Amino acid sequence: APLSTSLVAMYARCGRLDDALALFHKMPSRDTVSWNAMLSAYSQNGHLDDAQALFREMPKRDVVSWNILLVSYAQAGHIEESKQLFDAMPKRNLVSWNALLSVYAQNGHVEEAKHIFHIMPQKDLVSLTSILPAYAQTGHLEDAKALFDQMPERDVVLWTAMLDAYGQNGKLELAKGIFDDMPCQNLISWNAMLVAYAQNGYLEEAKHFFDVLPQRSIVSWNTMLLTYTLSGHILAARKTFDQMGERD
RNA sequence: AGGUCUGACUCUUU
Repeated sequence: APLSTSLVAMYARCGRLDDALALFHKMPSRDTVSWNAMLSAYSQNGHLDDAQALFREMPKRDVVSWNILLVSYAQAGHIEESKQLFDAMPKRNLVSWNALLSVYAQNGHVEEAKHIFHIMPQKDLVSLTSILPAYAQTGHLEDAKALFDQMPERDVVLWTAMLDAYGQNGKLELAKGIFDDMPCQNLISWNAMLVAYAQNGYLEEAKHFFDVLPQRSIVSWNTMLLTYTLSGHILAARKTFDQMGERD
């Protein structure tokens, strides 16, 4: 059963909802974890109605089931329902709190996000990474940096969020400082640094940074394309566009 | 014991 459950989850990640469902039905026995995997499959592929139906059908629901549905509502733009679900949950874990926090943060509900962050019983890396944009949007970079410094463990996701917070507020030097201090970098952190250059008017630096990137994604290309376009460098934009691959 | 849920980059969008 664990293997089939993993396969259901894999199909879901690849957008192969039909295969996930077929396998789910073929499973000789289904426990709550496999039901949750199918629930998550619907959720990840934007099928809120099917997720709701499955949620009601499930013989047993655990905190993970509730968490999946909470996120599913938010992804469909139903923020209020998402919160109501959180309030109705029989049991909450750290993921439930983080999920609600990120729902608020990602939808611009800055005050609600900060409130949740302060009342949640425990916090981890995910909580801090989720709340950083709320601090950044309100210009409270010192608070954000203090929380960042207090965190005993930091991963590349948190470092990148901190870099981005500085970049979004025009603090190019501080963003670059974070970038240079990162113990580990990846394509996403490179893109965040690229965006920090580009959106703060450092076109030459952005161009050079882009040119020496070990890898580029569609985000890197879009960033250069938009930067050239908005700065009136139409020929450079056209050239960038022509160099873009057809796929990401 | 293990398999399912939450966090970072551009644009678009609900």
